[in-house]
Amino acid sequence: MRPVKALPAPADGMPIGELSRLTGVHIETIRYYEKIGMLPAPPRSKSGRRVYGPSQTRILTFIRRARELGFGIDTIRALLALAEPEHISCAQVREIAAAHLESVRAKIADLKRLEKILSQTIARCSADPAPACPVLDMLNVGDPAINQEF
Amino acid sequence: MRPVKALPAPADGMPIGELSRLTGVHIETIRYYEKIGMLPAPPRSKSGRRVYGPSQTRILTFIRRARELGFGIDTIRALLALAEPEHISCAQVREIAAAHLESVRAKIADLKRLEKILSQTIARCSADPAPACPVLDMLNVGDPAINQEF
DNA sequence: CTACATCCTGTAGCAACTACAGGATCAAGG
DNA sequence: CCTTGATCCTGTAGTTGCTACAGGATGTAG
Repeated sequence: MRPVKALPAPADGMPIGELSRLTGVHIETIRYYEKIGMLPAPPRSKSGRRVYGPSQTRILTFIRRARELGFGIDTIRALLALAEPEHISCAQVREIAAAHLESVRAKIADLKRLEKILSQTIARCSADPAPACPVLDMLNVGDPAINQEF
Repeated sequence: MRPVKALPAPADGMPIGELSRLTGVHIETIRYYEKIGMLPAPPRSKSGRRVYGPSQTRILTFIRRARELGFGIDTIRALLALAEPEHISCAQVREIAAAHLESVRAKIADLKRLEKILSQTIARCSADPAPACPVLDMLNVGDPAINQEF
């Protein structure tokens, strides 16, 4: 009988499929994360199969949540480093999140401009029974030659 | 003196660099569009260089505008086909644009949810001088184990 | 004639996966 | 013991819409 280990013991390891079901991350994606060094390589069974413990589950869930929030892989890498108990730095984490928030806001602004243009053009299309197509017109703005051809 | 032609005549051809400057599309991108069949392959000079006329300029400008509006390549292919004088179909064009508008709106909705979560979390971070990091907490929601470790 | 700009083809890389192909291994039933 | 089907393995190629070379062939100006 071995003495109790400091860490709760890896105990029962699960195969990749179970980790996948548990975290909602595709098997291929898990292997991909391992390959790019996002997820530490787990120990293997005698026959070479990956055996995961609870710590991988935690990390993977963290990654999945961060991805859902739109963080990029490299950013998540940074967050994971900052999340380690010994280097924990709320200020830096906040900075990263704030930068990401900025880029999300920029994307929203971009998309809103598109939305406006598209919706206005389409509205013109249903309202105005003009001979030309307003959508195609929009795409050909500034090119009178093409309208002559039609 | 020749009679006026229907099409303004290809006349003076320009090299790819000029087409690029004229349309604001990178040279590599122009060749890429040709390779994937978006832009018809132009005639070549004796030494094998591409020689472009005004019609390529029109098509390429159309593509660039559609890309700016967020249309995907395949969608633009469809639009180009529908824009041809002989197959012109405003109804179908409208349908495509409407579908695209829908997807733009869906993306905006998604991003707004993200924006809300991120901004609220970050606000909590500056307001609340809690021991734990709210951002990391958010990413670890539903996993009490990790908080014990910290 | 020699720079230097511009052009050519072809390949590889980006993000962040996804989808096989072609095997090996495992667990359960007969 | 053997077979069946699920699961796992590695490795490669595809996705989208380009961008960035490498390594060479022309074109143009002084």
